Amino acid sequence: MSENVPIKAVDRTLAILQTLGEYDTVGVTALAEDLDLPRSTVFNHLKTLESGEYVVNDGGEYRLGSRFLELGAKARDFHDVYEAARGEVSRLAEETGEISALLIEEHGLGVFLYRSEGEGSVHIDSFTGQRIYLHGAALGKAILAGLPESRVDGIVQRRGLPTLTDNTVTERDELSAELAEIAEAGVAFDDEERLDGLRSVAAPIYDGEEVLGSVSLAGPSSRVYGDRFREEFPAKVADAASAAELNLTYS
Amino acid sequence: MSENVPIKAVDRTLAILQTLGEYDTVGVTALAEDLDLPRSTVFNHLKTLESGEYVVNDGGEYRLGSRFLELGAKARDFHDVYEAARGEVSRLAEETGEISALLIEEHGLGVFLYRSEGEGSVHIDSFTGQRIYLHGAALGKAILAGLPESRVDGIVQRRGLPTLTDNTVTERDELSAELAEIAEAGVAFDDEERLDGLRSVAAPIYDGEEVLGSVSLAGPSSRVYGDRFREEFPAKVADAASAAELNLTYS
DNA sequence: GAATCTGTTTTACATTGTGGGACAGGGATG
DNA sequence: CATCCCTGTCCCACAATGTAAAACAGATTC
Repeated sequence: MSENVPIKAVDRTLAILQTLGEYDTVGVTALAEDLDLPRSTVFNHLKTLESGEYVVNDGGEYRLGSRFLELGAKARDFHDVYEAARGEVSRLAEETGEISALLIEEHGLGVFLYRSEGEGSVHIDSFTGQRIYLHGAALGKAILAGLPESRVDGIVQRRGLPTLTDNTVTERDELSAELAEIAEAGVAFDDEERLDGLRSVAAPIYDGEEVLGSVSLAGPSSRVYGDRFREEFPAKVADAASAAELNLTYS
Repeated sequence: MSENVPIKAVDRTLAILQTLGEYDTVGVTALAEDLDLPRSTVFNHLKTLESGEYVVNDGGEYRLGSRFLELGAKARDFHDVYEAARGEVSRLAEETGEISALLIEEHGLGVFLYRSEGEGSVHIDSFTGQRIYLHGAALGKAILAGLPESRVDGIVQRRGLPTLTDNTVTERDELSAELAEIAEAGVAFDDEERLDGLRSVAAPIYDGEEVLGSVSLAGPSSRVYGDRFREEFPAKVADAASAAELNLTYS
């Protein structure tokens, strides 16, 4: 990579935006301290972002502007699988009373494109746009299982296989073996591998040979066990994935 | 404003992001031509954005990354009115079979925070995050009616009162008169003022003395007329707004 | 197989982002 | 009521850095 990339000023603006997102609203001084940058520098960036209407100045304090909603919607709409699967995800959540979600891969991580919580489902602090490790969730493994070995290697190399819970798969060999099983079965399981107490089942959504994403059904281990975990949920997510695939071809 | 704001490099990155959003995926050359910038400059910006994982490189072509989903969700979550009103908006759409939406004000424009389409509703090409003129819609006028005169002046001065359809209110006096009516009635109307063939009714959502946003109900003039337009819809949006206000205080 | 696209790399110069420091105003403190 | 110490904002000089022309390599086209 040449000398003048990344562009320092742009990198800083991105860092400022990210940090800004961690606050509700925040002043220049606090933001500058958090980022370990001079106040005047942060100020110049904020004023630039404000003039572009990407940031809002609320009486001296700053916050993210809703222009990012627009960019986010466009980023999401690029993925046809969103429109194709959204309805199925909502239906799964409603039918089971648990949590259902849609994940895609990007930059070697999983990104939630959509989530739906059924009535009485546990509340998990995750949200649209959240990024997770692929190896640590049924959703992620379902996607990995559909990628060529070389891409899986690249992702593992880039992101590693960090431990998330006691059950997380952290060995490359073990992961490969599991991905092979998943590819055959068409369903992936997650037994408290990402979050303690949470089990989930996921199925990949294909467009021909290519995995576009995956759908899941997740709930607390106290409610998800036995046949419900091993039979009912797999059948339901597989159905939902098939329905989404059908929607994809007719649109 | 001092000489070194806006920061040119940041401004360019913002322009690149915006233009990027207008394409599905796009190459460096096309993007550079669209923006009238040298290819190498655009390239440097794209590579910087890519290294920050805000942009995705799909085999030479680029597109917006889903990190903006995350920023967008955070920008939206800042507005408590979103959580408070979302359910009501969905309910309105479901009950009437028409379109319902939630709008807030930002930088003198209206921003859709949420939208819901009932079964059989007309499909309008608008989306979460879309920005509209406040004077040209029931939603916007409902908000304007709740702002102090000085702020309305500021907004009109900044954004003007451009003509959107033959019915758009484009005179400052006329707008003032209508805002006064709206403030009294608690409901705003839009009779094909923003889009031909579309009528809508909106009510403001207050937190004490302050307007936080507005909810609307909209449909084609062929279905929205007479008592439905003048009685039923106003009653429904007012109810929804009240319910949202209640949700705000108990959360 | 030549021509012409593409994304990418290189390079050198002038522009411009940077950051220390100063300023005005508001709140808190005494 | 005066002092102090915050805050966001502004100024400015200099070195760093973003810029853009031109060259490059690989596809695609003709």
